[in-house]
Amino acid sequence: VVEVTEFQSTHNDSELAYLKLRFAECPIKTTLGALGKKWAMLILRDIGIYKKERFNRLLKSNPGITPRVLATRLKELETAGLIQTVEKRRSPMVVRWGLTQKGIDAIPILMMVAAFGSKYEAEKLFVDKRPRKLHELFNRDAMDLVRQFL
Amino acid sequence: VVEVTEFQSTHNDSELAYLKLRFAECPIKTTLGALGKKWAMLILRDIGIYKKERFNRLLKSNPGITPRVLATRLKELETAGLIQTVEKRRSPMVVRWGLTQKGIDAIPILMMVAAFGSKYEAEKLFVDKRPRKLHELFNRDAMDLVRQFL
DNA sequence: CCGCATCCGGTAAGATACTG
DNA sequence: CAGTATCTTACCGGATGCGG
Repeated sequence: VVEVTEFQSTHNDSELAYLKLRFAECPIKTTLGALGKKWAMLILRDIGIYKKERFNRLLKSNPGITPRVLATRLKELETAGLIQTVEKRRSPMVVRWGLTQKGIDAIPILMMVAAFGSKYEAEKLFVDKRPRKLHELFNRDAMDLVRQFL
Repeated sequence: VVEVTEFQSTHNDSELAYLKLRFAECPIKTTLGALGKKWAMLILRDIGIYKKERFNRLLKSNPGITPRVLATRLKELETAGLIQTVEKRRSPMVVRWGLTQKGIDAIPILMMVAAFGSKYEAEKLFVDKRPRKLHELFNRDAMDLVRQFL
């Protein structure tokens, strides 16, 4: 199935499913560094999709999260290059957060999570209990974000 | 508990980006219950993609994880309906884990994580430093899993 | 008010040894 | 081989406080 020699394979390729080749280093593990932590994807969702751009709005949007954890996650996501401060003022002190291009490109991950959820939690999510496809949930801009990866 | 039509919004829809409608309950948050925990997606990747189906192989595949945490995650993923034991013997004791249909449907989430990673970590992942598209990384079966959600 | 920092109790994760 | 038992450590959740 795989003839690509440029990728080191530590294992037998016959044991692979779905994957055409092996990575030198697993992109899933790498990506999950900042994004895999608790609340991180929800914060990204809030900033990117729900447009909750301010600290206290993010707090209210996620019942259970504490200011301490939120501040930590925001810094981690900023360090990972997924979000950035779009505005910073004082009196009144206002900090607005926005997605970077890299953060925007992470949206398809959230979309797939939503697609999966909409298949298996449809009775909770929709009154008619009918699972939705991605194009029913997200607009054209979002679908284009997905298509760039296909 | 909450009677919400699918288009009813607790917020201003003008504040939405990408999303066509609001959910009664956020599918991202719901889905991230079992899948969002530390190591969970990596375990799913190992079982579903790398075909590491046994306890000790999963242990070795994830440097840093302890048997205690692995056992916990396996039970959580099993309870969430994403994995199941495909075989269970004694003398010698052998347990093999496999994805359920629900677990297979979660693969596109991992694929999108990989796609994102392959765009932003290409220099680490590929010797020619060229980002790959999903169809270059995953085979037809995997692409079909994605397409069912589009 | 808003964006954090501090302190503290609880829970989840890490290290190691051990058992059916 | 596939997990437990036990102990330690790191992180999270909740309340409160403080500077701007």
